[in-house]
Amino acid sequence: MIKKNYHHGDLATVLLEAAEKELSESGIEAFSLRAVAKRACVSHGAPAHHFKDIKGLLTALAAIGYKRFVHSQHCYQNKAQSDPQSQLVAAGLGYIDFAVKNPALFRLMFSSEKPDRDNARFSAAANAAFDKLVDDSRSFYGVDPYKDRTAMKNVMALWAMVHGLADLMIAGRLERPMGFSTMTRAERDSELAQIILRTIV
Amino acid sequence: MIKKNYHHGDLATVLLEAAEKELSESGIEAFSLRAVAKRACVSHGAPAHHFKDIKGLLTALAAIGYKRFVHSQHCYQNKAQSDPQSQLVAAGLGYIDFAVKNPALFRLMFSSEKPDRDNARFSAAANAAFDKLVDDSRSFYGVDPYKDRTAMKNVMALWAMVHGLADLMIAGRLERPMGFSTMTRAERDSELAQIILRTIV
DNA sequence: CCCTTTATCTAGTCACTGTCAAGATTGTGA
DNA sequence: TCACAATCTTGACAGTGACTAGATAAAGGG
Repeated sequence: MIKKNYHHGDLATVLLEAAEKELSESGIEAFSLRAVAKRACVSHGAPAHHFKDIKGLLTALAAIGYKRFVHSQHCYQNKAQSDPQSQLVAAGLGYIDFAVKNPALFRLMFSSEKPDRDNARFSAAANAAFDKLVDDSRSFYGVDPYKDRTAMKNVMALWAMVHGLADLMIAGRLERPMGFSTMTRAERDSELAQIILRTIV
Repeated sequence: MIKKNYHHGDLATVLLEAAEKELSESGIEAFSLRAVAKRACVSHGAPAHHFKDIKGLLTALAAIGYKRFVHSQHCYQNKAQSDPQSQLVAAGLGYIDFAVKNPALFRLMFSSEKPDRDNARFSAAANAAFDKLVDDSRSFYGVDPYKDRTAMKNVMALWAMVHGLADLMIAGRLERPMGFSTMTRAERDSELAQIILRTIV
């Protein structure tokens, strides 16, 4: 894209793309707004007009992350069998796959204090992700978790299991006991599915 | 403690205490070595002699965190019934309780890239925590996870479940669906135990 | 006991950071 | 055409981590 001076045209989008690359390469803890501006070929003051500050930019990026995250789960579900149990496991595998492919973005979304969780777009995207989990669970268990506390505990158990696997995977904690790096993705997914199934009753 | 100049006497310990307070109050992302030095009443260059750099200090602190972490699980187990299932659930509740009481330390231990995971003290402490989980699982399942892959998957499932609950709790994600903040600790632990039990077969 | 070495700190510097503000430039609308 | 708003550049400031020079104190050997 040819950069215009002073009226770039679509700097917000370019900054988000640059931010995603910066996040991917340096991680959330070494993320630098000035480095993002450099990647976008603008001055360090330019992002302020579009995102107010570094938290604003990361909040927007995290919201985008949630959309990608839900999309990853849909991709896995599209390839899985259509029975509710297979769909539930597939969503879990999509959850984990997203985390493994985007560890820094996953950290931004779930572990970082940088995003503004009161931000409308962020909370809409995060709630959509949670609602999907609830919908998938309703399909499997046949009970509405928003109305039945035991059903909600089942959702919590499933979410904790899948989130725990994702978090420990990207922290590198499952490598020594499970040896995932020596496996194909299909083999890894099969092992993970067996672990996830330990919580689906 | 009366501070001596130039030969403090026990500055390493004081810096670790100051670091824990700084971490607790500002979180891992806003953690500042200079702020730690101020709390310890020394110049910003003093920590370098004892901990080389900020990562060195945080690595030492994370190792201490793991010891407290294991201690928290033992405390819960000391109060629980002695059958293996109660002990396993109690260890899980101790895991979660530690995270809730020390969210920033928990993040440092599990999610941060700052600690040097090749550091001998760090990996010894982290491995001890993992070994405890494996030992508790062996007591319950009666099979050695280091020798039986299915048993190791049971450990992974249990760990993921408990770690997921802890991580989502400190991220504030379980509040809306579960309403833990309105409960006593005993009520919360009872609900969490029911969720953990969904994965213990 | 004195001197040298080592340990342990202070103080300063540098480059990088986020934020803020002043001002320059460009587009829009009346 | 002009005023205003949008959008950027530039500079400044305070704080940061890391590094270095040098000051201070303790230890050890002769």
